[in-house]
Amino acid sequence: MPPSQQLFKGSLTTIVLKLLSGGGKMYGYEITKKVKELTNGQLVLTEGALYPALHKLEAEGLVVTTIEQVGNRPRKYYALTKSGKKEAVIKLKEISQFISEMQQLLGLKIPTLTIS
Amino acid sequence: MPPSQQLFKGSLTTIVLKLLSGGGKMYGYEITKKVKELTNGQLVLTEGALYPALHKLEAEGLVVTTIEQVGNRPRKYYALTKSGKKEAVIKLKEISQFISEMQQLLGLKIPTLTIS
DNA sequence: CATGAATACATAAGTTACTTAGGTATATTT
DNA sequence: AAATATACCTAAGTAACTTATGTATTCATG
Repeated sequence: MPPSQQLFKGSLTTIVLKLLSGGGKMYGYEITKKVKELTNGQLVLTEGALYPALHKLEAEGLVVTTIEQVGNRPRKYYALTKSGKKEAVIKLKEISQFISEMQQLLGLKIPTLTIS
Repeated sequence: MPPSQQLFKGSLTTIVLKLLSGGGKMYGYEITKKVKELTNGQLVLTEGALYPALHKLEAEGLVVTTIEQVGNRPRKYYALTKSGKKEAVIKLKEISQFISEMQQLLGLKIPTLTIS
């Protein structure tokens, strides 16, 4: 496991919700490819992690699935439900704030200019 | 559990190493207070998570401890070893890069200007 | 045309980093 | 005197992963 993968914990669901909040439906394998592409191969979302996560999102009612046959092979598309869209917004806000806190804590952020 | 705590996974060790890389020694309880202070109470590092993490860092040789008696109560100070200092730099680089990737992936970041 | 790589789904066992829930004792505040 | 803060600790449970494996179809390559 590359070390950066360790930091992934907790953010996989948010990534999926974000990608689906583009409006279009996506299928699992496509999501793994998209993440790899968007991060220039630096973040790899394994299928063993993704599929259970997608199933959990479905069980929670945040996504719905539709199966399409492509050639002879089934493709399972995922799309956000109404509550999935809401959750996507919430999760994005949360991770955004968390990142901000981490940057502050770790001194990775230029402090805001304040007049005192 | 506040939801933002969920995103903590994997970054606790990095936070500890960063705080200790200021040069001075710190004790466990002090670290929890410092994190709370630096994030305005938004990130709470529980003792149940911290102490085992500190013990692990010690077992790995990244920190050494010295015990001081304050009044009648023992205080266990942690300080980075040489390899601890190296690891701190590595971990900080990793998390910094990870944050960057996440921002890119989640569209939280203004893309770098490129001439094409 | 066969062999391997890519596409596309899935699950199951194991690991790890946490959370939750305690426990002990001293020091300070009200 | 009682409550809160300081200061350490551990143990059981959980959730989110990793690793490994399985199945089947489609595409590319020599």
